[in-house]
Amino acid sequence: MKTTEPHQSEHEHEHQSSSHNHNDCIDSALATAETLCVQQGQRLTKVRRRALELIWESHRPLGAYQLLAKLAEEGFNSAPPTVYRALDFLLAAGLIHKVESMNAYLGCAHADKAHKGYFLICDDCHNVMEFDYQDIHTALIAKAAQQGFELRAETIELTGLCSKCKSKAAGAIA
Amino acid sequence: MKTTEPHQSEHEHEHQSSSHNHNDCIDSALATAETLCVQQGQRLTKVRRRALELIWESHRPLGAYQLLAKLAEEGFNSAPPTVYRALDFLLAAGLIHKVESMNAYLGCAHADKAHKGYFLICDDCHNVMEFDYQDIHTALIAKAAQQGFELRAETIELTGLCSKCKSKAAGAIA
DNA sequence: TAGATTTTGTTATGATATAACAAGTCAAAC
DNA sequence: GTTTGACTTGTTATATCATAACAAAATCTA
Ligand SMILES: [Zn+2]
Ligand SMILES: [Zn+2]
Ligand SMILES: [Zn+2]
Ligand SMILES: [Zn+2]
Repeated sequence: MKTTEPHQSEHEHEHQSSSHNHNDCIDSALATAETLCVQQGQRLTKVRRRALELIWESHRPLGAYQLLAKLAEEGFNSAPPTVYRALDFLLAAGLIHKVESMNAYLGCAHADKAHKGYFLICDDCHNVMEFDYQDIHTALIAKAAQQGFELRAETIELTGLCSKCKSKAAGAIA
Repeated sequence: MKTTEPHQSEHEHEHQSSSHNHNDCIDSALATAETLCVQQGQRLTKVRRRALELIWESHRPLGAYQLLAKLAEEGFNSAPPTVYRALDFLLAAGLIHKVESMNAYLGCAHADKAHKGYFLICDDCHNVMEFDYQDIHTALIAKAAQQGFELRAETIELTGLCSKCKSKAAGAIA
């Protein structure tokens, strides 16, 4: 299997990795968001911008009500529509993804490139890694087409044990 | 792309197809369920059995509360734990799948064969087709392993337009 | 600035899922 | 055939996730 997908190596890390400055991720994501919104004539309002930041500041996918609580702490309105509107906006703009199997939301590091969100989710530490995999995408389109099915969206969420948690588990046994 | 997967052609149809007697599906699924439960020393109690039947009788994935309402009509207890316990049992036994992106439950026609549930979901008619695809499964395991990730479960839910709805749409335009 | 459009505030409700503990059922062991 | 223990179900309450509907405010356009 080749692994020459476009932005695969760019963000295939765990957010908690000690070897990366997560602030850089956030800054970069926010800058991209600003640019994209301007390009598309969309308004990245205060609450939308802050929601995006808060999602990025979390090292794990963030639930809507977790995000709402954080926004409320900062003086934003604390009713559910506030957060769901912000999430809807960010999802539509491709700035975040929803992880269906967790009912949680995750910043996308490649918002400027059209792509599907594929995820590796650790059952143990709940870290989520987004990966891109053009071969799978192509194969799925072809497979669907075989059934006369025209593919529009893909929910690909893989769960299991990440390498760190696997090591930890092995250590515990030994 | 080869399509020589084990049970792919066995149930890759829409439930509403006029060319198949859905009662046969239900009877077969229930018989398999009985057998599997006996083999595994599990008890397919009245409510569990009836829940499974009701899920199969629906031509689309059934929500937990829809199922609960049907069970209540038949004199079963009408509190949520009743239905969620039945669903948990059927999921654990591999007799049904949950479609995460719909929060709904679907009978599995291949409960006797270990497999992952991959789904094609029509945005228009909401029919769901389960498919199996060994090539994808193998590729995903390998891809995860590259990241040191040990794969345990896969949520693969593809949405789009089924062939029938595509035809309908084309007809409407012409 | 007037009018249109978009965004936000607010209240209420709908939809999905689980916690906790009591009571009932069943089958093996005695 | 009763006891015992495991499993299953009943019951009440609550947690969690998401949207409807309409009013008010902010922003944009002309
Ligand atoms: Zn992404
Ligand atoms: Zn982990
Ligand atoms: Zn299945
Ligand atoms: Zn359809």
